[in-house]
Amino acid sequence: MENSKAKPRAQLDRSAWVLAATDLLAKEGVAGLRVELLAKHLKVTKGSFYWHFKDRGDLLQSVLEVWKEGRIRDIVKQTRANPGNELSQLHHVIDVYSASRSRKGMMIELAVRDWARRDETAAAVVEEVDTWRLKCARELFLACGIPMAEASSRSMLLYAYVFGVSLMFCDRYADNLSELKNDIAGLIARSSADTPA
Amino acid sequence: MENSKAKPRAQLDRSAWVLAATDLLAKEGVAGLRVELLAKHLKVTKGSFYWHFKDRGDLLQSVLEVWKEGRIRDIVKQTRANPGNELSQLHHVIDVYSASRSRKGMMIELAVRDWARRDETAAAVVEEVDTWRLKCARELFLACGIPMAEASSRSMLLYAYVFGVSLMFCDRYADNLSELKNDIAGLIARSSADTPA
DNA sequence: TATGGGCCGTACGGTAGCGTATGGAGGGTG
DNA sequence: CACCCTCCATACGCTACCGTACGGCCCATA
Repeated sequence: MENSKAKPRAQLDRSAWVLAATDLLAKEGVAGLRVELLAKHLKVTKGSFYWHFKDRGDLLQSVLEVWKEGRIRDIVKQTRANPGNELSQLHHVIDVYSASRSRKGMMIELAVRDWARRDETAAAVVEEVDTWRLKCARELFLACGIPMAEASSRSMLLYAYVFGVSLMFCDRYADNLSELKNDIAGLIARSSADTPA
Repeated sequence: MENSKAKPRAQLDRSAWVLAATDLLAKEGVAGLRVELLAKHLKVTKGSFYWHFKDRGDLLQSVLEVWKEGRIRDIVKQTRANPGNELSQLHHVIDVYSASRSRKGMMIELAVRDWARRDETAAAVVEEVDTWRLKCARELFLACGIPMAEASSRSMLLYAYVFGVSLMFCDRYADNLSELKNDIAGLIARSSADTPA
């Protein structure tokens, strides 16, 4: 009988807090992810926060957990290829993870990785996510006929490039940025048997 | 008579503060670079700090400036090659900038880059340093006979890889890490005319 | 010895953030 | 209506940090 509309008194739950916290994390980094500031963003006071969370660490842990699940789900989705399409799927992955495509997602990524440099819990999460990503990418390379060792090398190069390029300000150097990125994608994904053009 | 040794009362100057600040920056990031904490590391109080610096921003700006000068000096040194040695010099650059070689230097690098994501002053410094680096690397590629566009792409790939790999925890994945890094260096530096083996 | 300046310690006010305690509004249930 | 449970506001103490005011020590020099 309860009205099927959204409750007028939209109460906050854990996931709403985690969502907003992830946003703030992207903007300010872990150090800037403060309880009272976050509460102000959500138009409530921290009295609400400490109802849903034990303390700040509790929130941070939830943020990590949610991020991890999302990233793992995303990578298996992005690397699912029909047989024969593996190479174009690789280019798709490089393109999708290129910074300009999903700026917010990359900001979160970088914030988490910086966080992980000083926090073991975050480091473990990043490691787990990377393991999945490297595995998925490697299998695409293998499906392209590239031998195991080179598939591993290229997978590592792929992700290192993607993260690295997002902390350079490459949009200020080249005018033909998309062309340059295409060339780089070719360097990463192209089989050594291919000819450049 | 007392001395002729180093002054027992070693007074601090700006450069000593900047040096210690850079250390702390590497460990804790900009957000963790606090004057009172820094003073404690130097076994003095902040009374000393505010004699040498106007405020915290003054210190941060000096840290950036010193870092910039050092990085620019370093890159021109590392990329100076005798004619004919350009390819091995490229491998040298990749090797030197690989994270494991100078861990502390890379920690500073990453801290500054994370800082630059939220601070325009730091961003300008990073951009200037990157411009030098890309220029120097590009010239090495050009000297190897690689055409301009590809030299630019490979330079960008080189630095993106170097920074990116340092924020992955790759030492936890591969047992033969040095071999994998060698392979990647080959992918970056190898002319497309070369054959893998 | 007296004096002045370079360098640092101490003490203070002010802000921001964490976590706790407690009260209160509002809806569901007997 | 009385009661309770959920969710949030308010108020508080505590700590860390910033920047300033001021006083004192040490050393050079006249």
